[in-house]
Amino acid sequence: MNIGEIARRAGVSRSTVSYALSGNRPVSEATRKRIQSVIDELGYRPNASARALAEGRTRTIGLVIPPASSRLTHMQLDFVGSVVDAAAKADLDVLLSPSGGDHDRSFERLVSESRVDGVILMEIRMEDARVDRLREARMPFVGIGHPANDPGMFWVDVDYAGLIYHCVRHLADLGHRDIALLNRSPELVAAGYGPGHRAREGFMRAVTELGLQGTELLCGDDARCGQECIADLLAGRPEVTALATINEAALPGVQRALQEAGLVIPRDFSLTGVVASQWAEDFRPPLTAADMPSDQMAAQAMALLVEIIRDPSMPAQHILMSPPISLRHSTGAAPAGSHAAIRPVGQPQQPTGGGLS
Amino acid sequence: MNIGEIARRAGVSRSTVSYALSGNRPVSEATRKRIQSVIDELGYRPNASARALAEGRTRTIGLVIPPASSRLTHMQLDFVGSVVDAAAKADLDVLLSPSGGDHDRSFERLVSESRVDGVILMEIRMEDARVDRLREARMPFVGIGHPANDPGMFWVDVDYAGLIYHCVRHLADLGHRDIALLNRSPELVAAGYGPGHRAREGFMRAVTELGLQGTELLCGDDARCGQECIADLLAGRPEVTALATINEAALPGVQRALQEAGLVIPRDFSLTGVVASQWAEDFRPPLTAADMPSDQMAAQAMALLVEIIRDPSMPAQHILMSPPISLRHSTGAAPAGSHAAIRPVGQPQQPTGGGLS
DNA sequence: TTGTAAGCGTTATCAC
DNA sequence: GTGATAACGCTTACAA
Repeated sequence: MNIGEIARRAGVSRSTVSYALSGNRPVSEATRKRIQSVIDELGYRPNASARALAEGRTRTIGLVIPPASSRLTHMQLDFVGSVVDAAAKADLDVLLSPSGGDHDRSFERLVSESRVDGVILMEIRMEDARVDRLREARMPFVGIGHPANDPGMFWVDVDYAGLIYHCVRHLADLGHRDIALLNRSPELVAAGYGPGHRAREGFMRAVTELGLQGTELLCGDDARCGQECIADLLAGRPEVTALATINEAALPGVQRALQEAGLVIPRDFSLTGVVASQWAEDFRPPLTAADMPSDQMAAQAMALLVEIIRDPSMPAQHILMSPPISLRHSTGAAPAGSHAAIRPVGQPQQPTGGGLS
Repeated sequence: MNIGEIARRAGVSRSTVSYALSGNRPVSEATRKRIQSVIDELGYRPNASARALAEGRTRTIGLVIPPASSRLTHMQLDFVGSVVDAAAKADLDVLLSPSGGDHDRSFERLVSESRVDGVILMEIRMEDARVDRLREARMPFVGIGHPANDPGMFWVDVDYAGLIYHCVRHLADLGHRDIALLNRSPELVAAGYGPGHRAREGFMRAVTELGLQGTELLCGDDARCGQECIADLLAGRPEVTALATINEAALPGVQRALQEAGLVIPRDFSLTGVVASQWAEDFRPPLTAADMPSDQMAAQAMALLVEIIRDPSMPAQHILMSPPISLRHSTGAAPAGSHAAIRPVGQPQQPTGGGLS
């Protein structure tokens, strides 16, 4: 069933049906009603491909996600959900493209077959070939994250550097002098993963400015790695009394390692960082942390993208978000001495009641 | 740039370019080469909308996911990733549609604007209006999960009933006589959520057949609820020595509650169920569980969908998967006596969900 | 082996 | 206020 069928049944021309639907030119109330009733009766909806072809736009946006092989973190998944919701609100559809490698067929279809009106590009690297590709294809896009230096690009990002800086500062205010940063994996950071680099940058700045002792841990994105990392840290640098992290997937492991060492949060050890709010709330005790504002980021990115699509000549905009650090219960005053002294030896299964609640 | 431009530059007709690209009729090697070089030079790709309009298919499939508001579980997210990967392998794109309510604009676009060639429908309810809508629209689709009774529908599902049955049986073999099922939330089960009902069914069957004492817990999908549920259970029914679950999101809370009660897994308490393998591996100790085969389910669903699209008259197929239960370290022989004796005195509370007998 | 031309279902520009 | 009709860019009979 097509627009011609509707036109015939309503006794009008195809263009009138089209106009009645789009409202792009006045149609008498009588015929509009008649057309509408035929449409309702037959359940007609215009064919999206034909419309896209004629209009020159698809009412669809592309969302480029990391490939599923590299398992997505909660933060990323929250974001995908938020984008889909934001798009739905704007009556836009979302085409998903997994892409990380460079010669990616799905990504190529997206940029060069006019399947979408614009793209949201997740997980931007400091140097990112996909950015060049999108620009070359004149495809409107907004990055989530930003490259090392690209003032002409639209992006939305979280101010990891500033946030981690503030986290460390908060810890220092509580008296901690020896602080660690639990970063993402060595591979990711080596590949130019922005948040990793910027967290490091904020950490180093804080450590330098405040005259602290700083240790950076590069840690894989899962509980096992987190546990190993922290076990190693406690063994090698028992003076450390606090940790800031951007590696939420490692958090369960962090918790276990601290617990097995008999350390109670926040009495013996403080923990903070940047994580999805769900993780912060689910942690035991709830985590003092900057909650990733996925919803807002998605909404902002979507709004930006819609603007660029409407006017591709717009000057670039960058949105650097600094969500407030929610004070929960995982940070506290530094213990009097290093806990190397007070740490019980060889008693791994002590139940921890879990701080202040 | 379009196919006409390529044709002109290569000195051939538009159809020849089309045929050279599709291979739908022989083209002399010489002209093929010439055309290809022009295409490479200009980076031409055919317009997807035009092609879809002419061919009558979009080379895109729809994936209907639960709305982001109801936060997706890891199992679901794994599955989304797997579907996208499976689709990419078949050179298909994936259009995402969040849908749970009934009058959903995004879902309506999917089914009635010919945006996609077929649909994968997640989280089927025992009675599901979307199934009727898809069928009415003659849209090929495969369900993940299956309604109460619908032999004509294509679906792929996990045999929750059988799997939970085997889990309980395994626990019984280890000597456990008083076993609980940690189900999903009361709301979800009340809404006719299939896995919840079928897990219950398998649980009841095992309990009845084996003459066990069974307790069902309906528990929200997060750590906090898990913790409360288990705390209540231990307080109200201290005889329970083992638990089977399909609620992976509650797992961290389960762990904490057991720990706070001073119970060691698997010495004092055994744990098993159906979860994403990632959770099973990340658990402490690693969980003996049936690992959700997301990749295989996605691949199977995609294969099925491709078949239906090719031949809509195909007789329905149902794939009920029974992944093996991976023996890890969370189940062990039942403790000699009830651990009621060694449990620290807690506040007396009723277990949520109530007993079965 | 190649070219011509008729669709595919819309939108939008003309007329009237 | 409404109706023809020409795009939009492609595929695919039908001819040659």
